[in-house]
Amino acid sequence: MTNIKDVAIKAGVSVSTVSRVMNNRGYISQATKDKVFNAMKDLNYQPNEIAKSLFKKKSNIIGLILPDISTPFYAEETRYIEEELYKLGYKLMLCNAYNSSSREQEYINMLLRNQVDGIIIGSHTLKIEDYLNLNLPIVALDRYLGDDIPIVCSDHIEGGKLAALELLNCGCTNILHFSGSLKVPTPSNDRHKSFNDTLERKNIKVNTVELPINFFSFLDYSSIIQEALDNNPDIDGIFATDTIALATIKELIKRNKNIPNDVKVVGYDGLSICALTYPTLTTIQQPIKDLSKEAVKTLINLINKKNSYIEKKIILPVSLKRGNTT
Amino acid sequence: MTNIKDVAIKAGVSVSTVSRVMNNRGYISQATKDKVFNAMKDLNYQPNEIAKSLFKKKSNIIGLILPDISTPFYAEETRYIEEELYKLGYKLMLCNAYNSSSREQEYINMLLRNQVDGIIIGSHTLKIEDYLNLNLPIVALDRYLGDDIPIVCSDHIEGGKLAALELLNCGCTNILHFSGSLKVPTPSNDRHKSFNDTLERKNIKVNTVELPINFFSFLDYSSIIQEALDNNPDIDGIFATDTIALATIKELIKRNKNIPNDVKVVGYDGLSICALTYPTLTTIQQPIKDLSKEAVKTLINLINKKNSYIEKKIILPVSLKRGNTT
DNA sequence: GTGAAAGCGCTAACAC
DNA sequence: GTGTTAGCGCTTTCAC
Repeated sequence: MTNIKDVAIKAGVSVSTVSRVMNNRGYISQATKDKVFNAMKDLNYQPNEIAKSLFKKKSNIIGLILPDISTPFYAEETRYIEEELYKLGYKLMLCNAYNSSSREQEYINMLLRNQVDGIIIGSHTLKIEDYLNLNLPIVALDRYLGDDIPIVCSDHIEGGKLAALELLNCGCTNILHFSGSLKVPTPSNDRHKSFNDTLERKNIKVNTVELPINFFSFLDYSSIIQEALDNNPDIDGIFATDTIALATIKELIKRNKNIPNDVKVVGYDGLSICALTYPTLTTIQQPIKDLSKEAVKTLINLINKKNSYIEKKIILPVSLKRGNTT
Repeated sequence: MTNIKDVAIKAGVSVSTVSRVMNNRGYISQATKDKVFNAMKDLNYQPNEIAKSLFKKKSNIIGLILPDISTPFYAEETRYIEEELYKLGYKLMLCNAYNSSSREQEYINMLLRNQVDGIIIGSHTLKIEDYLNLNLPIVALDRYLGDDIPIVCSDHIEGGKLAALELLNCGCTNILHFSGSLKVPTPSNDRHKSFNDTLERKNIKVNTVELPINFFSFLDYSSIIQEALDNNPDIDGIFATDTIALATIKELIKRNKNIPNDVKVVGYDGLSICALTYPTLTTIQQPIKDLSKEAVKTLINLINKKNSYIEKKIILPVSLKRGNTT
């Protein structure tokens, strides 16, 4: 690779002059500017960001740690995160931690060694102190990583309520609720509680089926859903995240249930793949793009320490997107 | 951040000794080893990979350029690529080029500036020469980037044939085929040709609808599918990539068509989200994990120039996964 | 306006 | 076995 010295020689100036021209610093005559730009073009010069990072102690790289990028929700989120980072001149280093704490710790160490300027985490397998001790700008996606780490999430409480009200309005009286693992403290627990509370206040029975912690492979869905439906043959309403909801609908149709006549289903997420499935899922739409944008914005503010005050809890509104399953 | 010098001082040795201990090079007494390891632990030292990269002229970073990570196929592929890279000690820098040539060129320049060791490309908006002139190890995912750039793809010819035979065996006589844009030369064109040829040899009529180049948003699907179905009211068989196939099934059901009785549908890809949809799609399964593994393996071989001979065309087998749409 | 030189944190000769 | 030193490709003081 050609370096700054090659450009300097070609242009007949010193390396510091080339650096100045590149970074548009100080006063340089138009004549030398032209010489330098021509040399750069002739040599097809690309400045070495590694050397720059070493000196500047800033890599402009952001680490993203997720449980599994291939899950539709994380895939969409990653898309928007990358897009926002790109606009701001940052690069994305992607890490799939698969909810393994050793894997997550290894990734964090790797990111530290690579001098990333900050990390966006949508995983939570370590202890709160471990995150704090990193001494690096961090933003959490829908996870509580301690009071000092900003969190970006949707309004789960409102979401749970909206879902409950939709099923109530449809006249459901025997409801099955697939909740995430309640062992890990995440904002979605608020959604589960809000959903159940809203229904119980109306004296509606809710059967909550708690899903295991590591539950990303769609192939694992079937047996758990089957068991839940076997145990609750008379349910007439279901609430679950979109992918679980879709898999449940599939199973219900196989069981000759008519949707929405026999059973109403409400999802949570608003995944774009819902545009491909029939019947169209009624779902609580998370603002995935805005969540991603806010996460990036908050992290970059943290890095720049631009705003003395950084919002620690960013909750974005959800909305009911009515389809044909209610 | 604490650096190698801090560790050296703390351990009472020179920086080169610390470096030797870290990299396990040369003979070092157990006593100094212990001193150094203790110092590293006490200071919670993480070696600076940026400095190492600068010296070694190797970043251990691989760039991945895709049209859109949020598309299920690319999301799955990315997952496996990251997994393989991680096992080999490489890191992944993710780029979404959105089929924009300016965007793709900017990403390539960015990756060059960041001294990536190689690039995996699943996009193709530049000229063949542009890729060759990069003078950097490159592997193409399902794109022809010139004779000298290895390509990894599934056996499209066999896939197209398998799909055609499946529809034939089901007795379809009026077939609608959604093909990707034929303006860009990609291996999937072979699939389209193979599909059509197989049917035409049996004197079966195929109506091919060519999709636009930039066609990733599921929201764009509907109007094109509607138009195709309006123009071909009597079709009894459909072939398309999984996502298009799913969206078409949705539209057919809306039109009160029974699947598979009235219309048979065969997909191409074998996406994991197919486990969530009903009826279960009959599809040609691409070996997504193996494709990803092969792409990584080939790229790393290219980087290490380990094998004097590097396979330039890696074609992996596909298989028919029969569901309930045929 | 431009150049010389130090230094970012590491590795690898080359000493001894 | 371990230390000294040059240098990877940049940026930035400090000269002039």
